Amino acid sequence: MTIRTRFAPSPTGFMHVGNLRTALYEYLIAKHEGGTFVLRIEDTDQERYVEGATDVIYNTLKTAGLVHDEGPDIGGSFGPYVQSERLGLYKPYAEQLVEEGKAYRCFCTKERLESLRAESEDGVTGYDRHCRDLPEDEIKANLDAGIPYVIRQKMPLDGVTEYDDLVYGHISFPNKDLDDQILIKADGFPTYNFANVIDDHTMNITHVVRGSEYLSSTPKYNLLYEAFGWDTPTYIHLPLIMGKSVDEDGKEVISKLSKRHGSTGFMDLVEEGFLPEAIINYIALLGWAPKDDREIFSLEELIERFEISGISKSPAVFDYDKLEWVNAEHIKAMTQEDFIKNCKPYFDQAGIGQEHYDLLTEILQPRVTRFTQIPEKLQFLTQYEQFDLALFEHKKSKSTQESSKAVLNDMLPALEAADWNREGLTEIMKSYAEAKELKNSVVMWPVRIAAAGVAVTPGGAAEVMMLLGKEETLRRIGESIARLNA
RNA sequence: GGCCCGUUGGUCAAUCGGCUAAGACGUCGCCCUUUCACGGCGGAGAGACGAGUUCAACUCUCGUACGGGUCACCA
Repeated sequence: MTIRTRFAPSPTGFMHVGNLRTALYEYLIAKHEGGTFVLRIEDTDQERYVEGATDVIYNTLKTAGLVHDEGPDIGGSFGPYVQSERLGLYKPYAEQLVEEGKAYRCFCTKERLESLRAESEDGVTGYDRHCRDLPEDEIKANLDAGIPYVIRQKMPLDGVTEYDDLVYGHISFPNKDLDDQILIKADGFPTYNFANVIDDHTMNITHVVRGSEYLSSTPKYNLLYEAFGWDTPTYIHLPLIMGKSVDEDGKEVISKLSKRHGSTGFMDLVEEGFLPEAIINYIALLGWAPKDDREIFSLEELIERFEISGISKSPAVFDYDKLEWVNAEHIKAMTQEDFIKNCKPYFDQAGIGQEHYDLLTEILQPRVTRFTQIPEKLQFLTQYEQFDLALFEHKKSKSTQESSKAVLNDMLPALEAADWNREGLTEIMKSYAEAKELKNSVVMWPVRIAAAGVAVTPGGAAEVMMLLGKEETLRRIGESIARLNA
């Protein structure tokens, strides 16, 4: 039997990394076994509908590279894949259970349910099963009177319901704690749980993969499968992803990942310069570990390596520092072609020509952790302010304003006469240092500072000068000499 | 509150009864060096607590504590 998993998001207009990771694992579990990954949109909540929200789902999956085999946009043999388009499907199943005495119509008003709850000591005690055994004639009278009703399932009053989860192991629940769950709401729509079971079954889903918040409602699902006489799917519950934040007292707290933990939306992270494949790589590691200690993977490699036995039970904290490192590793592993492709918009913006691409790749690739940092790193090319002359002082390089003045005075004519290439420029500085018996850095530091005007640059003096070009470099050095002399 | 689940360094994690408890991120130090990075080397840093089972327990069992989840005509 081939594995079929499904990602069943509700269109809320936002896809945070927790949802994405669920989708990822569903995808990986299916693909590792050559199975099928299905996308189903769960939009039975008319009140929460958000315009354009399904596009967010499509875009996220597409950007992340999680390609579904069946779904609303591409079809498949188990469609439709949008719950609002399958509405007619659910009620007959519920009616069937009513016929068989496994479910019943409940005419209780919301008000009654609320007062029930208010009267209970803990405020959370559920339904009292008031309508569970209504006499036939009363039911008929209520129906004739047009009193709205919901359909509830008759849960067993005693015994236990148990199941085996591939991650959490054997789990058992006392049935008496289970409410007579609502299958069909008063508006005729199915509840999420009910639609979920019907859809998973009719779509032949073999492995139900979802967050651990469903661990305790799974018995209810199983009781439904049982009522219909269907086989239950294999369950794989996933640990939650948590976030770190600071509370009003300045204390660090860890709680379920949400917006207050910064950018947790996949698209937000992409906008901040994180590569989709790096995000995928990182979140794959939140709750799963490979057998060896390798950490950098492409999606294809994840498919190959992913194993359910590697999924952990305890929640994981989302760590931006590690994401950043993973991102940097992906950048470093890029071919020059890919690297340049990602840099191109920023290079164009700074007016940098192709002749510099090789050099820029060399100096930028090892030090960029997100592409969005490039403008800042290249800012010195287009901006040259009246920087603080104290920049010429650098203890480790043994550079002072005095030494800088002397070096620049000598370097200016030498550079004027130079062929403008990297090796040549480096050679000029080095041989000058040697002749004067100075450390290389005593010469290169002031040249770099004078040329760039900032303390930190990608690349050293020669590289900075190459990027700047002869004319601009000499102009800047001249200006610096004038300022040092003043 | 009831029920369910979890708990190895700051974070992610390995360990399936033999532990002198891996590795990674972060952090600190040193080296390399043309600044900053990259890279190399090294340091600090962990089994929530208490009982029990066992020759042996991070690993199994039970309690306690703490954390999380769940108890909707939400999904």
